[in-house]
Amino acid sequence: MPELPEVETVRRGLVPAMEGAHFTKVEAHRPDLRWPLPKNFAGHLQGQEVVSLGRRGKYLLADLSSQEVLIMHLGMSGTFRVRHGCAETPIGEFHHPRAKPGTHDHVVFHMSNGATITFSDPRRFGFMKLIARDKLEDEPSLRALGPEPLGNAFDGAMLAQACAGKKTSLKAALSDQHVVAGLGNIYVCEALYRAHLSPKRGASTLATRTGHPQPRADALVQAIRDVLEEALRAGGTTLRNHRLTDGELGYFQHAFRVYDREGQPCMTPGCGGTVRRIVQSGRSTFYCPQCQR
DNA sequence: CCGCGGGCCTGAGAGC
DNA sequence: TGCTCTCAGGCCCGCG
Repeated sequence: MPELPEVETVRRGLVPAMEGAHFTKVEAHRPDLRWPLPKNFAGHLQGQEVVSLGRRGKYLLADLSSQEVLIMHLGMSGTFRVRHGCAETPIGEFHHPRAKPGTHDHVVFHMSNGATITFSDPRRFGFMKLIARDKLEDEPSLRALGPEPLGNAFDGAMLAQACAGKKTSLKAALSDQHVVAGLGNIYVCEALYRAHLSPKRGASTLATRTGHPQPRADALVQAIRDVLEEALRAGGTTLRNHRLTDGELGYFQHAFRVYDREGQPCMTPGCGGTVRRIVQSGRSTFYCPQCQR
């Protein structure tokens, strides 16, 4: 599932094909993804240059020469492929590697540097949206976004503050993009596991006393940073080795310590617990009741 | 205002 | 083998 490390890996894969190039032709094979595409989406993009390709949380943001921003979201199953000459590189083959090629290719960018970029998304939870750059702050999905978990501003005090007064579980709080931007179900489970904190713990219990050191929140922030950075390194390594071309996910999925390991022994040295699966807010949570408190 | 749960959407995999 | 059913989860929105 595309969470921050996957979206960032996709961004890095797209940069050489997009930055500094302009759209020579754009194909929209259907009028909508999750939502209707902007009116005259294809025609409007043609001729514009991608000045830079950034990311905020799970959103890709292409800064265009028209003073607009192309917002792209991968949803659950969105992937890009980049073709340059004969070689085609999948960038972020997350979920449906064996799906019939072509059937869910909804948007194709032809770039002035010769690259062809294809956006494929079987479940169409992803979307693309155009917005004026000076209106970016008004964009509801971006405006209220929490801090970047790998940014300098994100620390234990900030996380504890964001969780203070919340009535919900720590799992739900970390999944809330307003608390911290970019975590999804998998990395929330993994981070809580590494920090030895129970997903069922009340979010407000993260804080100890305001204005005092926050050991639990600090440990959680460190765990979040660690797991995201490891996943990012794995994504990069996989891309460099071109191991994605066999359609195998690679990335980080083989390094999960708790996600999707129901019934298997806890990997924490000396713990001896068994990984359990519970459902929170309609989503699977994997955790070790023994060492996560 | 906040938290929860339903809906969106398709493919994979289990079970009969 | 083929059908049906459940599950996967990011995000929005409606309800209480």
